[in-house]
Amino acid sequence: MALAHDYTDVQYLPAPPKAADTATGLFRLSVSMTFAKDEEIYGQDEDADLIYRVLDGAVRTTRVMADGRRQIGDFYLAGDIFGLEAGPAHRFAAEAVRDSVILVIKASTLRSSGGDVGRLGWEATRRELERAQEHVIMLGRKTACERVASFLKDLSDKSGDLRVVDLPMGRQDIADYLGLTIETVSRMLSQLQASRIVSFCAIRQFRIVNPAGLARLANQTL
Amino acid sequence: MALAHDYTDVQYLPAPPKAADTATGLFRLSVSMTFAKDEEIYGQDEDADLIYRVLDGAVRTTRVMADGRRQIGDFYLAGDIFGLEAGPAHRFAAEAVRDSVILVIKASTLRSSGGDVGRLGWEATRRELERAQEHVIMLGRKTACERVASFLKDLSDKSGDLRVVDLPMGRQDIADYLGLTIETVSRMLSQLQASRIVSFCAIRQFRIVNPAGLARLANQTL
DNA sequence: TCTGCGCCTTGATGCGGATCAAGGCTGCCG
DNA sequence: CGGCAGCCTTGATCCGCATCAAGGCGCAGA
Repeated sequence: MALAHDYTDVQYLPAPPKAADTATGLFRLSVSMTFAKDEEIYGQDEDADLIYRVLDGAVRTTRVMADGRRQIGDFYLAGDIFGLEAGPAHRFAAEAVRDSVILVIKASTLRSSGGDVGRLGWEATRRELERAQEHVIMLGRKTACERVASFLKDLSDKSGDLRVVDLPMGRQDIADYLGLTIETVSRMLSQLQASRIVSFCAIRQFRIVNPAGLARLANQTL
Repeated sequence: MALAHDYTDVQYLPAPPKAADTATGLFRLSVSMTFAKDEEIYGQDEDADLIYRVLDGAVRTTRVMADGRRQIGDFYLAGDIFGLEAGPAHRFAAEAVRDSVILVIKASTLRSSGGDVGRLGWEATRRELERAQEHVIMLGRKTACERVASFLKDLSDKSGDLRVVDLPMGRQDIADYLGLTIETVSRMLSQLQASRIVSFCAIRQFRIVNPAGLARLANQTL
């Protein structure tokens, strides 16, 4: 990550675009950076001195085993905070899923501040934990079909638009998030479309035709 | 959970036994409770007003799907803190793996206190997150053999004794933690013993014969 | 417009772990 | 000491997903 070459500004920024969460205040004094598709934002084992927020685009956190097996920890879309999934060093790398604009703040600023700001960091960490735990359920006990259905449902729950949902990531990323292969993901998507649960308008955009059916297949426990 | 029937004391307790962590201070004003094997400590969806610490025994957090599939979120041994894996309500239930003594503290006490104490809560949450993320890697991309090897290695890393390690939980609990069946866990344990990696002295106690071999099979990425 | 490449889909086959089934071991209680 | 119940192991078979293989589709650049 080259800190100097592409930062655009250091300033008091206006409130970020999708300010529907509690953490907006944390990012007032921050640097905005742009990353190209597949560019690394930080590496596995790198020092975790910074905390990040997606302004525009999408980010994935990944871990690669010695033999090349890859697991995606999570995806982050506009408004999401990432990078606090660590102790002193990052345990996952972070990469831009597509061209993205990211706000960056020093972690030490956040950690040292008491009261409200510190509590917001804790809240954000707790949300991360909840998502990781849902992910554990998914990978431990759900079938391929249930995983893909859960994934589409989660994505639609996050996106504001109730009609049409965008998939910012490719099939391989979905597979590596769900602990499946690209072929299985593709087959499940075809199957969901064939059974009139969802309908793909484009390769990375779908409508939910039967929300109740999707929820049933997703088999959420909470 | 019956708060009244089995608490033993409300007092300033002496430092807990294995005080090798930073969180000891949090539990000075706490209630000690005992739970029988398989007794519920708190339920899924229950309010998360309390935080817990294992004094003696072992605890599991579980989530059960509508059709009975069960996933164990994590195990907690003497000295471990649990119960902060939640927003307003618990997303997993907690149960005693065997007869256990648990210290309990009001979460609100912890959350409202600023400075050091609040930060310790955050640290504990972050450790939980790290463990959940390792669990995701395991369930998403490791084979049955790698999962069992990782499990035994983790347990031995946690236990002080380098020679002999106790398994506090039964095979079914291990299976539900690793996203496998009891039969597969049993087969992998037999296989590890046959290949002289570990050796079982009793059904729930083993020695690591070949630590390097175990580490290789575990395939840890960090 | 044509061509090539990246990404996706679909089909055929194989394998790892689930499921089904049958005992064995151990500890408890008569 | 014998019988029973819970837990664990082992074997046989099955199935869901991985792997291997072969195109299809769409976009970018000549």
